[in-house]
Amino acid sequence: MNQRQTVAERGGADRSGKNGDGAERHEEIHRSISDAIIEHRLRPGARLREDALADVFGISRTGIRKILQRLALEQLVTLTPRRGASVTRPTAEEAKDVFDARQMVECGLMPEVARRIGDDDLRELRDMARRERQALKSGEQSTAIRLSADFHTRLARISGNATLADFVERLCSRSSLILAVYGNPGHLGCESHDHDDLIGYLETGNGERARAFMSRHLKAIEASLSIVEEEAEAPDLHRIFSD
Amino acid sequence: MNQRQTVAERGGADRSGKNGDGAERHEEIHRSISDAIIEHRLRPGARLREDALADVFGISRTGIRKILQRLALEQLVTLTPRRGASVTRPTAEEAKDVFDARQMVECGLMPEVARRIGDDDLRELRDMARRERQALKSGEQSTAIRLSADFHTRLARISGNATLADFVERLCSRSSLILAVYGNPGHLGCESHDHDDLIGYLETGNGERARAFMSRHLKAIEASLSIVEEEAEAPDLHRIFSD
DNA sequence: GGCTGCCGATATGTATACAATGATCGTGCA
DNA sequence: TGCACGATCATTGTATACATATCGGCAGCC
Repeated sequence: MNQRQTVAERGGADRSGKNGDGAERHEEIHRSISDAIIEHRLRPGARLREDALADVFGISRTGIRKILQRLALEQLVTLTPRRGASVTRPTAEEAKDVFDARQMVECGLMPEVARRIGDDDLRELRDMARRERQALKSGEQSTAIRLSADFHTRLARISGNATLADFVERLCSRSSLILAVYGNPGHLGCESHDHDDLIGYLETGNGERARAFMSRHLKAIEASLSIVEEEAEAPDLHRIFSD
Repeated sequence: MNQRQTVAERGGADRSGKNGDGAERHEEIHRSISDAIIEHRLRPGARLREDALADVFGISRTGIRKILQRLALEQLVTLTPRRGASVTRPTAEEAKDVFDARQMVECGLMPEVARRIGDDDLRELRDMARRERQALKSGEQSTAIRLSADFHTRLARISGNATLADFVERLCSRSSLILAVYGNPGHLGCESHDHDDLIGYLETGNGERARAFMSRHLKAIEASLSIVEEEAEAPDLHRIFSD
């Protein structure tokens, strides 16, 4: 009894077959929006109207609201009462918190990752690093950014601790937002060869080296940002015109 | 308990008067349910029917669903498609992950906490520890459990890193669930004087001592559990009757 | 007598309708 | 001409109605 004839795939996008199971469809939409944010196709501050999204994805506002709420808990979108949803614009303080958290968790995970990493993992990580380099070379910044976040997340998952891996995943998503706001154009977060070097340390089982390298790696990303609190919200006119 | 039947009978007239802002009301309900779970008044596995909750809190199912979803993302309740919501029953693996995560984050936070702690914080922490001891002595287990989780959360928040503090808060909530499933009755997680000792180390600014003590403290809690995977969900009949 | 399959009851999933609120634009007055 | 006030509009918040899947019981059949 697998007939599911009542799912109307309106909106012209029949993606990945006809498996339009509600939950999976929602998952898919969540991922679509999430990816768009992480890849900077939706910039911080962009408004996300429920009607428009409902129209685009061919479901009703009810489902969209559910997804927006989830994105809000993941801190990718900000829900302002009566004003709707918009892509979160991280503050300088949040940026610092996120990178401090990454220092603690990602570095702390490295020894365990080095212990548990297997050949399959190494192969996959190398492939991801390769695709990232390739994307960078061909100027596909969006793809490179997402692959970089995917790389860090995948790494954390090798540790076997799902709770910490989920946390790292969210931190990486938020980092992507931070890059969008405070990053310098043309200078992407991760150096192109860093990830390859990291894989090398992990392959030889040198957890402490990997930890130290990850620490430098993250510090380098953070240092590449120009974090200046832009007071776009309420510009201090007095200060600006005080001369 | 109350005669809360159909508050919105006459439209918005009564709402403008009592300042019953929807968002705050939702927050309140979320907290009510959350507390009930953390305090073990709702045991793992308990079903949470939408209709019943809607009836109890006097709002419609729409609002309840929103809250249940949030609780699900916080991993306090489990949402099974078509089966509804129930209080999460953590697996042994999840329990291990949660305590490993707490080791990494809470211990890692101690030096910074020791650096930033102030007199107000110390006063408040002492008060919390005192109330916890008192609750334990008078047999109010529910209160003691919640106060213990509050203590750890409050501690993390002193670090100034909101992201990590939120994470710790969620880990503590989940720990409370873990205690409900794997804890031994009569032997609560935290020793009654541990928290006071910890405050002592923090007061003298000895971050490393505090970190080491926190590590022992968490290990002690974890050791007090009897983590045996009970396969009540889907007993493996083949394995059981294989002889 | 036990197992299987159907059927009603119950609860959830989804969409839509309506209400309320904040934003925008136009008009009137100083 | 500029500002303030008011009406309209756009958008979200909430509730309810309808569709659909699951669970428990009962009867019929092997």
